[in-house]
Amino acid sequence: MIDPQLLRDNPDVIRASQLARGDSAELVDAALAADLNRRSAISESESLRATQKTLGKMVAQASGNEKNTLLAEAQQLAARVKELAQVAADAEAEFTRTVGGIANPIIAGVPSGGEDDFVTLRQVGEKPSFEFEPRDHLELGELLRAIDMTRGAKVSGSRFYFLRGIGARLELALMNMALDTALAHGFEPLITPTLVRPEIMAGTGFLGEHSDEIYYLPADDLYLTGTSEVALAGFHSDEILDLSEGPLRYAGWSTCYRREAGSGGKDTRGILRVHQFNKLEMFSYVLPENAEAEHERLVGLQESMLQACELSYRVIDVAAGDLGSSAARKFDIEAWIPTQDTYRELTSTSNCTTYQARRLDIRSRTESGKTAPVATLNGTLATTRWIVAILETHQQADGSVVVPAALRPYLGGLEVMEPVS
RNA sequence: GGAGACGUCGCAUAGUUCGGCCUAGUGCACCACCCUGCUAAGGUGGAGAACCCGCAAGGGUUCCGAGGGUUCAAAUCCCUCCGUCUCCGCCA
Repeated sequence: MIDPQLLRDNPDVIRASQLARGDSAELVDAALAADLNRRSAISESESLRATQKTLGKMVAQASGNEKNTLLAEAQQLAARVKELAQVAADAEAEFTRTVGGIANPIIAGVPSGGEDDFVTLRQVGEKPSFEFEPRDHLELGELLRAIDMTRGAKVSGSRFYFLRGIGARLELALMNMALDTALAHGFEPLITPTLVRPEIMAGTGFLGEHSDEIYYLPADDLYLTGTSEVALAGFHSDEILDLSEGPLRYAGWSTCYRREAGSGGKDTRGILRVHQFNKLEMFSYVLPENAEAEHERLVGLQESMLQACELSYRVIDVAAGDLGSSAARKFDIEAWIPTQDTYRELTSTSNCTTYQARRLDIRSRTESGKTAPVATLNGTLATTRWIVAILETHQQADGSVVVPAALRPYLGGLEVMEPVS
């Protein structure tokens, strides 16, 4: 949810943000009207309620005829109080609905426009070149006996797979390296639930337009999460945090589930786009004034991981229209995928400012002793998809793949992954 | 899955019998000040969250796990849900 105070004091900022995102600016005026309506309805309802309480006390003390008269009066008043309470509740609901439709105001500097309007901030690492025809990750994965799509489909359907042998080990190595990186930078590891209640799913903003991306278990009224961000954000919901010692930082490991409902026949080959994968996710709770610095920090950690994997990548500043409603700014890191001749997203980090925290009611104490919403940020540190980039980038003519030096300690010192004959 | 008990303002509790004097009491912890020649003890006061009105001072409303209901009036009565604990059953 956006800051209602900002809405009242500076609606133009929100209008401009809505336009940059390609969203409705009229919604801002509707929200302002709903806010006025809500406040007058609340005042009216509450003052009548105060009258009712006073009258109730008089009833309790009176007796005889006097009591009967007062009772009759009180009965009439009760009906009216009920009506006004309903009006106020409706006005509140309408305000929440309207304001809830407004996305987080973007941070100055975020490019306007849609998916293709991103700005490339930097490009790092040489794109690999080969003196042979490079194999794609699936072909390599099969040679190494690391990926088995056929059996994945047999057991679970399309977009499911087995990681086996060195594939399974490589994934665990990657996750462990990421975890050590996070640990070294003050993140507390967390293994999170992957089934969550509807309130938490809605609170983190994943039940909006993209709800058909999410697996749902009707028998239990639970959702399977597409990222541990959901549980990590819900972790401190309804709490007042003490951030005086610095931010709270968590590294959440979980399996992630996505229906990929809208992606049609896109990326059907291999493990680039699958229904189930593993991810190590960073999540920070910080004071709002520190959010942008924390965002840079998260990107920095992501870059150090990509560099440790010796991948060629670019960092992009995602355009306003492609942000999702909670993010005020988002940086994606895309790695070069040789056989696709393009960059593909390996990490994403969002600064949600106070938007998500306001919805989940996560606050901290200000110097004056009041409470105020904190800022939340999240970012990927490793996923199964990284295997695609690692295999393709470090492949050799015979189908073997060189293990990046930083990963070797996590694979018992293994230097090269060899094809299995 | 079955049976039972329970959920009160940081923690611990009183209050629920029989609805109104609960504006939710008390202890501990906490903060400020006072007193005291010892890191003890004592005294006085303060202190929760959200929203609304107001420049402010201040005022009002809501919150006793959550949501409904009954009633002039609900921590208290009724219903649903959530959670915790105990026992039984089942099971990695």
